[in-house]
Parts: sequence; structure tokens; C-alpha cells
Amino acid sequence: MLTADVPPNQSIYIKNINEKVNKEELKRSLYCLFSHFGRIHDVVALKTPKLRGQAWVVFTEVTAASNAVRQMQNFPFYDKPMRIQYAKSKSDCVTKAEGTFVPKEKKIMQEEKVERRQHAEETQQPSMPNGATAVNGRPVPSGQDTVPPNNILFIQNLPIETTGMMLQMLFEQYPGFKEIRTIEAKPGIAFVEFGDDVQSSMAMQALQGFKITPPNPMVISFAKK
DNA sequence: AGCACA
Repeated sequence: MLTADVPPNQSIYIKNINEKVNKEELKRSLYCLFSHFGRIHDVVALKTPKLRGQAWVVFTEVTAASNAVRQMQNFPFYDKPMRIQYAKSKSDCVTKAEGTFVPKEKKIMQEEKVERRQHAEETQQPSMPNGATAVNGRPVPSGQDTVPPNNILFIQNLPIETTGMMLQMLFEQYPGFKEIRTIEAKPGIAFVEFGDDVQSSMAMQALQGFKITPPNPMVISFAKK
């Protein structure tokens, strides 16, 4: 009832998105924010008059989409609560993959005013900053991630000789970085605070699996509230 | 509020 009567779909439809955020940044943020639920096939966002403030995130699994719809419902994203539903139809990237794609001959190009008020980037695929789709060669898990997003990250599996300074060097390059917190009594773990959940997610995605020393790929998750 | 992908 809450999520409208749209049948499950591997693509989710998100609305009530802050329209001021730049399209490419939006796609990157969505990718980061939702990649914890499973592998993402594509993120679609348009800034046309009809479509701004909305976006689609295409998962490879319906179950990932289901978890995303439930867990991220009303998530404060750029100061506005996300409203998430299943998409009404399959995404083109999906039908293309399964060979059932049909080009739209119905709709002729009637509304083509490519709004390029900003830079004309053409990076279509929301690739990750470090190109990582897996941590340590393992696929990104999707089940254990029931911890909701948090502006504070929990870092594990650090070599015991890691210093706060070393961590700061790594994390301060990401927007919104606030501080590193280590615990004397507990080497090997740390907390890293960011301004908000979106920023912490970006850093997590970028540094997930990063090795300060070869045998110690970082394991980053959201801290529990 | 608004369901597209060229």
C-alpha cells in the first residue's frame, strides 16, 4: 500500500530528489548509496522538465531492489526524503541484455532540448572511482548489509600499526570528512566521521578493500547508531 | 507531482 501497487521490478524509481544536484554527481551518489544492496547495472537520471527530481537504479537482482525499496524509503538524501517504488517497466539496459529491447518508434523526438547548463560530460556509465565492483576479488555482499547508512563509518581489519594520521591521509580526500577516531584498547579498528550519509557512502565505496599493508584489506561498513 | 533510457 505504501509503495503503490507496482509489481516488483529489478529497477527502482526514486522521486522527490533535490533538483539542484548536478546530474553526474547524483548518479554517482545513487550508485554509491545503493550498491550495498547488490550489483547495480545502471543508474538513469535526466534533467529534462518532466524528469528532473527522479532517477532509476537498475539492479541485477529483484531481491536487491526489494531491499532497497524497503530500507532506503524516506532516506534523507541531499536534505530531501527519497520516495522509492519499483519502476513501472523494465529498463532498456535490461531488455537489451535479454534481447527483447524494442526501440521506441512511438515517441518521435519532440522534447529534445538537451539542457547543458553545466559541463557537457559524457560519462554514461556510473563507474566507480576505483573501478571496483568487488572487494578482494569477491563480489560485494548484499545480505549482511542490514546496517542502515550512517555518516560514521566503521573500519575493520586494519594492520595494528595503523595510525590515525595514516587513516586521515586516506579519508580526508573525500568531501565531508570530519575526523578519525581510534581506540587505544582496540587496534585494528577505527571510526571515521563524515558530514552526512551520502558523503560517508562515497568514501566507503572508494576505499572499500583498500590495503594499507598487503594482508589487510580494509573492511568498511556503516557504524551502528 | 512527475515512470525513462536515443
